[in-house]
Amino acid sequence: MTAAAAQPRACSIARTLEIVGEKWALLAVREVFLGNGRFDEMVRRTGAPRDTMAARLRTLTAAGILERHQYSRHPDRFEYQLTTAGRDLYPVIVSLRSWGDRYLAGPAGPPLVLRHHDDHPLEPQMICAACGEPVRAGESRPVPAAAPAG
Amino acid sequence: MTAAAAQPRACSIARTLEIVGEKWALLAVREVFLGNGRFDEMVRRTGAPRDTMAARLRTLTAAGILERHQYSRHPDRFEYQLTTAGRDLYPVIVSLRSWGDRYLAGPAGPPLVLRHHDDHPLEPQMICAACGEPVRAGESRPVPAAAPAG
DNA sequence: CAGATCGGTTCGAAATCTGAACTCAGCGCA
DNA sequence: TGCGCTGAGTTCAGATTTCGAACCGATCTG
Repeated sequence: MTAAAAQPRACSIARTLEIVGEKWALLAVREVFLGNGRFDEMVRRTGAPRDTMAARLRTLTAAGILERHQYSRHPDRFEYQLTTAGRDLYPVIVSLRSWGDRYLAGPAGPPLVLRHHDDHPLEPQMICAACGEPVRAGESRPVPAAAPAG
Repeated sequence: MTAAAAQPRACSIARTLEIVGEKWALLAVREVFLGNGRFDEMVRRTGAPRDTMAARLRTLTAAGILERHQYSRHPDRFEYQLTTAGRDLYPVIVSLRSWGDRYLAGPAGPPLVLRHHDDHPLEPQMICAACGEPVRAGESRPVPAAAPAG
């Protein structure tokens, strides 16, 4: 054995991506944020295959990001809602949108603008709540949290 | 035609996810943020198939997120670096990590902590630069940017 | 020369994704 | 009574991707 086998990092990013690291998963979450929790609507608005959407909704529900609520009995109808964990994905969605607005919007500008408090366009910025400064790449250093017991 | 065909939204999130909406793509970007721009190292640290990593690095480079630099001639060796667009993905990475730290960390806590300015643990928070308030789900309303000319 | 490093490519098998069709239940309506 | 519609999926065959492992070519290292 040549010691070359530094296995993949234990990493919160990797873990998170196991759940939402797939286009349709995050687009499903986007739809729920936009107020569409119905299966058919989500399929239409995202363009995902129904099959895939159904599978994603299952994993998102299992992961505790969405909840399935019955809003009609008899014709049994369901609607997906965000859990607290799901709502906490908002920064992910917002930062993805923000990046796309900046780098992928055509000459026409971003297709959608978020109005914050019905007052002004949202200008998302990430800061460090501890010191108040904007978070910039290169100003944080990764530190292993705890010495592995092995 | 039954008017039921509201096609998928034109959406910055969707566009962004076309590029980085895949586990290995974002893990590759994570590695570069952590200072590893070498192919082999990225493969080892992420666990991605070499094949897939090579493909992702190509798309990320084509998308202008990474740049491929030759750091050694003769044994031709390359290294990937972040472009400005790539560095601007930092909030995405940080918010994914933050979410995972909160919801997927075991009893041992998050496996990695980011020290901000070598001084305190990073506490990422998203605010609206326009009004200074924290960005919360439900406080922004989507508004179509411009009336489609069609 | 034998290995190791580095940055990939190539391969076949396995998993996944896709689109289209199908299901089941009730509702509107003529 | 039958016809089509909506909603929420499921089922299926076929295309695409992914995976894992092996291979390649170049170059230093002993």
